[in-house]
Amino acid sequence: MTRIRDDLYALSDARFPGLRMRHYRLLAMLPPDGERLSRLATHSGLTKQALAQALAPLEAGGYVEVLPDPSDGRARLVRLTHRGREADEAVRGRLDAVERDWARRVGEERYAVARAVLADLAPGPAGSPAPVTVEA
Amino acid sequence: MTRIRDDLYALSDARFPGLRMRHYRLLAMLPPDGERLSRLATHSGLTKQALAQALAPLEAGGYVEVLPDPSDGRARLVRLTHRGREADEAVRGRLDAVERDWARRVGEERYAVARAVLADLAPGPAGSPAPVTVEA
DNA sequence: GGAGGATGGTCAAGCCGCTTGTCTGACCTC
DNA sequence: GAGGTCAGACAAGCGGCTTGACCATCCTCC
Repeated sequence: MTRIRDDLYALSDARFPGLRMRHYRLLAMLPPDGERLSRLATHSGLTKQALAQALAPLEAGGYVEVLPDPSDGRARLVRLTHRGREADEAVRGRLDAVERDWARRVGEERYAVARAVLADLAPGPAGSPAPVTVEA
Repeated sequence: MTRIRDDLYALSDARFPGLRMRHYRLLAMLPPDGERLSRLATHSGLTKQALAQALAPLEAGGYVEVLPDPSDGRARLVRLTHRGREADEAVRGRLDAVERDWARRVGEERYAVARAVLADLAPGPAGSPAPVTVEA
């Protein structure tokens, strides 16, 4: 885990200064058309405040833009910028590389099983009941 | 994960008030004959200070006793008390139950594979190089 | 066409778990 | 002994989150 963080922080040092794990997670959650802060909050399991704090440096760094929601005067819409997409893609690339390394180390089939098991056991997007795929 | 924490915190509420994840982790690390704080620190990857802080409530609650090390006047030896052992065993019981549930949900064999893969990939006790068991 | 409540977001304060920095005292070597 | 190293303590601070109080907008329903 720390392995991953170190990897991603190297990316931050090289190309995306100041970005932390939570920022990358946040970028990865953003749908193409943007999303409301409070929906992001419930999806991520964080409070609106925590999210707003994480969002501030992303906006300041030009990774996301925050616009008023035309359909609701209270709401703010968070959307990836081009730079934000770059960061997200870079992260995904690194994560893929790490996973490929893991798979190589433990064997492709075994790794695939482990990954599937983890997916089965992982709770879905915050609050929803944990999926139960294999019962018998 | 949060599932585990909730489970353990219920244990805290019922029988071991004030104990947090880090305390249970710490109890689980203590060998029968006790261990030095600074060795615990290096093994756990935490600083001595962080460890000393986690230790304070454990000592206050009677889960561990801290004795002077007869072989070194600077060192302090941390050792489980009876109550500490009780807490540790209770935790292990809960963790086993959680794991049995997971295994039931995803299938025993698949779970066994996942567990082994994770063990292969997990870094050893802090700082040591990650073990590589299966190469081909 | 308000009144009252729900919802989206902000501001402020604080907690928890950890770190860095500085220090003291015991130990070890030469 | 003198110098350096090691075990641990004390103090301050930080990162990431929470809770609590608040304002503005929206929705509903009499």
